[in-house]
Amino acid sequence: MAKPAETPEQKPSRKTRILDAAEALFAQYGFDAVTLRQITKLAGVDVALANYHFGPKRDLFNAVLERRADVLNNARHTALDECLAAAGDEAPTVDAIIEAYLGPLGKIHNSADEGWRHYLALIAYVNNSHEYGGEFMTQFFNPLVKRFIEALRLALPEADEKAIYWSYHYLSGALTLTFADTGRLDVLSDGSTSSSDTKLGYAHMSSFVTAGIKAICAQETP
Amino acid sequence: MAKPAETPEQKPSRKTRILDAAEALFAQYGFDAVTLRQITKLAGVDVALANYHFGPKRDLFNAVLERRADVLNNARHTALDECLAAAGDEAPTVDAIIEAYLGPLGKIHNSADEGWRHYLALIAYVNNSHEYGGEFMTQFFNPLVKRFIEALRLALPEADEKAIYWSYHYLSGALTLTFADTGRLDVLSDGSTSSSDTKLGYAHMSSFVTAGIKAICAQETP
DNA sequence: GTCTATACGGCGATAGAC
DNA sequence: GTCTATCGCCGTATAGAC
Repeated sequence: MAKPAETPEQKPSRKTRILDAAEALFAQYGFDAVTLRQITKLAGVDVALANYHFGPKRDLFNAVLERRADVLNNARHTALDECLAAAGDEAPTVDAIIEAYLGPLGKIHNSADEGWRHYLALIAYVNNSHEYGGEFMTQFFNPLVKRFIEALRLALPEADEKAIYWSYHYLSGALTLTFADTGRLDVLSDGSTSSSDTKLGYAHMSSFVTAGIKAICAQETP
Repeated sequence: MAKPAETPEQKPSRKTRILDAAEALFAQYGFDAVTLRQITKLAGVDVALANYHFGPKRDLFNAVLERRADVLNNARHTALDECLAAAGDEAPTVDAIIEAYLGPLGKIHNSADEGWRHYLALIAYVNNSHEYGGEFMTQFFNPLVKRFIEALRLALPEADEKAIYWSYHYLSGALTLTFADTGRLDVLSDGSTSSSDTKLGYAHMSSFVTAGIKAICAQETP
């Protein structure tokens, strides 16, 4: 029997549905709390099919992480390219660099695409975990982040080396908690401020970290 | 038979050892990845003893979280009290408020106490999780955080309400990633910057978030 | 009350038959 | 590709030792 052709208006392939289900569940509950039975049930396939396509559970998790990594990286490399090109022979400004760093993420986060939002929440999970926080983030995002740091060095030639790395750390933390989407802000503010207002969240974040970076990269080493 | 008196130079009680072991393991691997057998093995006690003292696994987790919550909260309330008292009739400065907020944490984090460092890593885990991020953080830290937000309102009477809440969000994210201690910074900087240099990390963090807060609370709503 | 040894029911990932 | 079986480990209950 012929495999059914996958046309745009049809359901995604089973393999894709497994990835989608895994992405959603891992993002919400983490790696260990989620079972293959939950994933395959949500995907509407047999339990064993996950193992058939992806091997052990850990490899499925990696496959989920890898699926969107290139798309994300390319978008952000392009933004940084344009930022540097716009600066021409001059050094780029901190403002422009931060805009290039956060812009593509804000656009994705703000989009209606549920899969991408799950993916960002998963990145938040990974970034804060001991198992993956060092390893995976390095493996997938180091080239991009190193370019970003290099751009900051151009913008702030007098800055202390460590101040730049710590700046990146604080930015990464603020960003990650935004991805995580815990709803904490809504509760804390009694509903007056919504963590799902990503537009405002990214606008403020840009200003916040830009000011923060300028502050600690301009001052004397403490 | 008399319960053995717990003198300083003796081993802690078994109950305490279970809490210590659970704290260390939960902080490193999260709730679901850790088994009661690992915990009790590390504590050097029988499996069933965890259940005897604390009931179900989830309750043990809560007991770990609760154990140090009061101490932490009291230290931070006191710091904020002193900050407000020092300001007298004037409004406190943003710098002083941030110092009061981060100071006690920096001191604890920088101390040699392993248990406290595990606890802070656990807070990082909780703060980023969907299950606990909203609920537990609210339950334990809302009064303190609300006082802190109130102090910021005094310091920045013109500030937009939402800008203050988002400021807290970015601060919380930066702080949380610092607690998490993933070693990412060390790898990224090829060893030139160490995430375990908490002294530098907190000093920079204070300047960073102070500048960030002033920036987004002074400007027009974006 | 504190603690240990053991047992139970259940569900996990995965391999092998089909 | 699919289904079923297996085996191990999980959290927890219990019975009794100290």
